[in-house]
Amino acid sequence: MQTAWQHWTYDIARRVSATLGIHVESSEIVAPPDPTLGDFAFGCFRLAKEGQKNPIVLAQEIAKAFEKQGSDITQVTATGPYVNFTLATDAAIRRVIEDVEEMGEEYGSSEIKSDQTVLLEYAQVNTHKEIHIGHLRNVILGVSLINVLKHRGSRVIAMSYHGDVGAHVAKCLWKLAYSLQLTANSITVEAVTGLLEKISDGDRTGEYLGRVYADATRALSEDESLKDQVSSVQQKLEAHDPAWEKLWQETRQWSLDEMKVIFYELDAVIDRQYLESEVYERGLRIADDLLKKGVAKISEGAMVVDLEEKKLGMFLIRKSDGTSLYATKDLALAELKAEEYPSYARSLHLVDTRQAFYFGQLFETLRRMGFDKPLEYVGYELVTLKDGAMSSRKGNIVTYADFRDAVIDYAKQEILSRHADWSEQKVEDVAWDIAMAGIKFGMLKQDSDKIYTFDLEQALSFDGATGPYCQYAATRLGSILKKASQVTGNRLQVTSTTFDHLTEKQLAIVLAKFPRVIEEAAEKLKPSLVANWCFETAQAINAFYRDVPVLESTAEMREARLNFVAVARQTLTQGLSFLGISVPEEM
RNA sequence: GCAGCCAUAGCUCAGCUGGAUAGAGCGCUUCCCUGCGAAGGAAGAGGUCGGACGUUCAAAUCGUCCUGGCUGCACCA
Repeated sequence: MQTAWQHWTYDIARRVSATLGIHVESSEIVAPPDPTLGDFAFGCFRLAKEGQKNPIVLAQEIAKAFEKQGSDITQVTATGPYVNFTLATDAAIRRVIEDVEEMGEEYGSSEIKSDQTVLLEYAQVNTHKEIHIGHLRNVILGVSLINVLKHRGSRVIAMSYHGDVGAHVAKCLWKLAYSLQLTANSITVEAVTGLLEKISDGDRTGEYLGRVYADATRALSEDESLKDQVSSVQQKLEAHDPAWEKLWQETRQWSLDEMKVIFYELDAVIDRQYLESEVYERGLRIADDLLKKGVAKISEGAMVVDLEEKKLGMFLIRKSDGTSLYATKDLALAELKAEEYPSYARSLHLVDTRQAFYFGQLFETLRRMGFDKPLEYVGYELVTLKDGAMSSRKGNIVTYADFRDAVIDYAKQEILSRHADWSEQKVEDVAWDIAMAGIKFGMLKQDSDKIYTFDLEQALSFDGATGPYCQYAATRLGSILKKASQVTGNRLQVTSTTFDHLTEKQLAIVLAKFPRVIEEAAEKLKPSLVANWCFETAQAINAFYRDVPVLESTAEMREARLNFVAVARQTLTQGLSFLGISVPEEM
């Protein structure tokens, strides 16, 4: 069906076209800079140029000839080269209420259910490492992209990919074992059992393994000769040595368990979890095959693909010690995905921009392999700290768990300061919702091609353009509805009364923009557009709350406005849900 | 050196398929709770849209060049 926004812009475009007999597109109908000018505007520049006329005169002619009869337009004025159109308040609000009530959860979804399968790879968190706020941005972005794309009618397969093998794992396990004088060759299954028993339950986490990895990196940078030891550990691992395999599997499980919990916390749905260990052998075969076919060659003992002619440099696909690396596995992963989801229409890779060049190399190499399925790289900028980038070497990594706990603690304090009578459980639950809103909105409101500089103090603010601000606006509307139903208990209906308040019309117009915003967010893969719409809507709701009495108005007006309040609350709640934010009953 | 991204108010950012006086939030200065919840609202100060040139009736927006910052560019992922 045609939404209110579409109706208005198409209708105005058609009626403007009728005045002069010249075609005007609905996309040429825009919003004026100031609502006092009108609700829609048409600039006459193009027509003026084509007809060799003065745009100011043209605007006056259009305004005079415009037929309002039968439209929602109540006023047409020419202001300079623009024709401004004002919507009738009552008609505008009714149309929006009808849309939302009729479409419900489908409001803003695509009319055409495309049914295309979209693969989205995100949450590439490695095992044997801590999960930090850099990963957090990736997961939060991924979740909102999944929500938005699904709403627009795609069948989204959410996939995660985890580096559970490779150099970083070898370094970590090497450090773990060598601290007990266990070497690549001397280690036994029994020794591994003994080693694992020495590690306390509290240390059986990715975070602990991350610290071990950092220690290993430090040791290696101080003593180059240790590199050979790590290399032999990696070779043992790739050869499935029983002792190393046991140590690997056991420690890997700690990481996987931890991830499962965190993904659950963040509402990160994962339909298919890929592990590098599933694909690296296939990757090695692909590398050999590429060498045989002459696509790859040997350079300095390693296997490379020469992409110089595409200005993509040399692409390393197998290390000189024969072991695999990131690229080896990614080649195989692309093939595996295509096997498992043969009819996919798009394959998105949500990875930070530092890897943009690498993905260019990867995709080009896949093409040379004869891989002809579509591939898309979706970049986003990194998360950094005020005093520079996070790195295990500097030891300044802000983990997700620490950050989350800090925000939850702060949310609890805020709740207790205004609801001393709440049960402990209620405080816990609401603090969770508010903290997640703060974290997610904070990361989503700014465009993903902007570096996110993490600032705890700023992240702990719940004032202004924040998730809790948006929740609060929805909660206040909920509070009105709750009070109303205690009195009447009736189902809300549109009555014959007339909406007449300018502030409520402005809220209606913001709500009418929702479908367009979701569409654009899906097209451009920009969840920030949804976040900014939510904030704009919350602001309009707060203005409505300030200016328009609901419970205190006349009986018929009250019923009608309650209806509108329900619609506004539902739409904002839905927008927030795309960001992974839920709205508590009270806060 | 080559490539990518970024540059808008003190700070963090919207706006960018060209159009009407450049918008928010934070911070700052004043106000507003016996009022549908003050996690709110009102008012104010604060800007050569990094610089130059170009395209155009019209440039924060497009193009070229420059400057500054960040990030990549073979055995990390």
